[in-house]
Parts: sequence; C-alpha cells; structure tokens
Amino acid sequence: MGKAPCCDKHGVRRGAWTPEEDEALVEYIKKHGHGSWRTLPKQAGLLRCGKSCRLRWINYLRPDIKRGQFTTEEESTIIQLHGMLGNRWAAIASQLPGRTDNEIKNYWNTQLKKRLPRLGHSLGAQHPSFSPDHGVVLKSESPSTRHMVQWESARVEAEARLSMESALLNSWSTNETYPDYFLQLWHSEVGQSFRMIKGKGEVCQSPISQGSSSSKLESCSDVSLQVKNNTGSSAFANKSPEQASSYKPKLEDGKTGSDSGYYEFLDTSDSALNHFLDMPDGEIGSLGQTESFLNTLYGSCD
DNA sequence: AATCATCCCAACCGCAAGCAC
DNA sequence: AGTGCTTGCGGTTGGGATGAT
Repeated sequence: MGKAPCCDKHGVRRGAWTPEEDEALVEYIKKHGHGSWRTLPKQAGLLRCGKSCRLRWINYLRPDIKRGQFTTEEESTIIQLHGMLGNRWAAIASQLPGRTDNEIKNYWNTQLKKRLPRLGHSLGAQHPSFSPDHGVVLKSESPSTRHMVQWESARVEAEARLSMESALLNSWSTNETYPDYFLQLWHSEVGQSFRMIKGKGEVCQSPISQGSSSSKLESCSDVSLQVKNNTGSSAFANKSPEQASSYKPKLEDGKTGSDSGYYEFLDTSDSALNHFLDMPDGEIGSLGQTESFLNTLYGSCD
C-alpha cells in the first residue's frame, strides 16, 4: 500500500503478502507458535515487521478462519451487537467464531451500514439516540448512561460465563432457552445485578467484575473458544484438530453455520430481522429482535 | 475495446492498555 | 511509582476488481 511503513527500519517489506511469505509465516508458527511478534519475523526469515506478521496471521492465515459470505445469522448477530457495543469490532468478533474484527468492520462499512440508515430511521422514531455509526448513542450526563456503561461492561464479562452455561445447558439436553441472546444476558446473573442497580439507583460493581481475573475482552473469547472446544458446541468441536483446521464452511448456499452448536445459541427464528436484511428499499417493517432488544434496554434504563 | 467510476478488502497507522523491570 | 516495550484495537487508506458508460 502507498502508506508510510509501519516500522522505521529500512529493508522491511510492506504491502501485499506473497505466497512464499505466507508459507514461511505459517510454517514458523506451526512449529514454534508466534511467541514474540517482534522477534518472529527475524526468526522466521521474513522481511516484515512483527505487527504486519501478527495482522496477516490473525486476519488471513489462521487455520480456523472462516472465509466467504456472512450468513443471515451472522448478520443479525453483528447488527445486534453493534447496536449494543458500537464500533467495538473485537468484542463483536469474539461472538462470531472464525470471523475477524477486520472482516466484520469491513462488512459493516461496506454492506450493513448502507442498509442501516433505513434501520436507523425506523429505530429513530422510537429511539432517537440510535446511530448506524455508533450503535446506541447515549445521552451524556444522563443517569442511565452510567448504568448502560456498567451494564455493557458486565455483559462483556458475562459472555464467557454464558458460553459456559450455554454449553452446560446443551450438554444436559435442555431446550428451554430464551428467544433472544440478549434476553438471556438480561435474565442472567449479570442482568439481575444490573436490575438491582437500577432499582437502588446506586453504582456498584458487578459481582463478576469483582471476581474475574481479567476484564479484557479477549479473555472472553478465549474462554468461549475453550469451552466450545471442550463441550462440543462450536463448529469445530466435534472435529479433530486436523479437521478443525481444514474446516471449510458451506458458503455457496448461504446457510453456513446454522447447523452448528454456536448458532443454536441464537434465535434463528428472527424472521423480522432476516426479512429486513433481504428487504428492498422502503419496505422495512417491524424490526423484531433488535428493536425488542433495544426496548429492553431503554425500558429498563429510563 | 477503452476509459472512468465505484466498491471491496487487505494492510497500514496511531493510540492505549497491559506488562515487565 | 515511573518508564519503556509489546500487544491489541479501531480508524483509515489505497490497489485491485468489477460495473457502467
């Protein structure tokens, strides 16, 4: 690309990666793991900076990467999470196995954003603070802002726990699940603590925050992946590592992933949103799950 | 067939958080 | 506690692909 190099060193390659570079990077990481990204290029014989190597691996070369068109389930998940989190692509990506933050970000900016002004208009009638660019934009200084921030923070931390709980529920063959992913959160322990905050009108830390060893978002995805791999609820869970690494989703028919355990976690009967995604201009009707989700939040915070 | 316009996505940069010393 | 280094994240850019004229 025509931008200044990300590393000051001369002799560091930039721009598009060659197949040879890809192969060298993959081979090295297969044998040694990535270790320190800073030292990796030299050890792997690559004339790249560590940052570039890391990006290439994470966004393109990782074996569990999922390429191709987004499914309607993935789209609705992105829309819901973006409505909640805004442009926190890494957090959104952590809930979409095999998808990278970069990919989701690109998909949002090139596809969904074009369709969402219509959604924004529709939502705006009832939720004036909704923005396609920033999700739910809260009025600063409002008391609900603090609650929302607190709730969101607790929610992110709860994702790992919910993944675990969901996996356990699945393993117990319990079919009783809430119809909405966020309603699940809402009715979870964290949601309860949030409701208590609202009720008392005072700020307190979520019990999970107090007890968790890390508040980093990535820790959530790490845990999620681990749990899924251990319990069979991920797309790869029933496969050997070799099978998992060569996993190729069926992308042509646009139904990828709907049969995986992960998507059982989501409400696949979200016909309203799915219709929206395929809807021509001017035909947006009800917004189903996303709207009810926002109603849940607003109704509870006001 | 050639040119221009638009779209898509890989890759880059800057910043901030986390960590080690 | 302060400092420097590493890593991860989000915003942005530009080249290639594709479509329109």
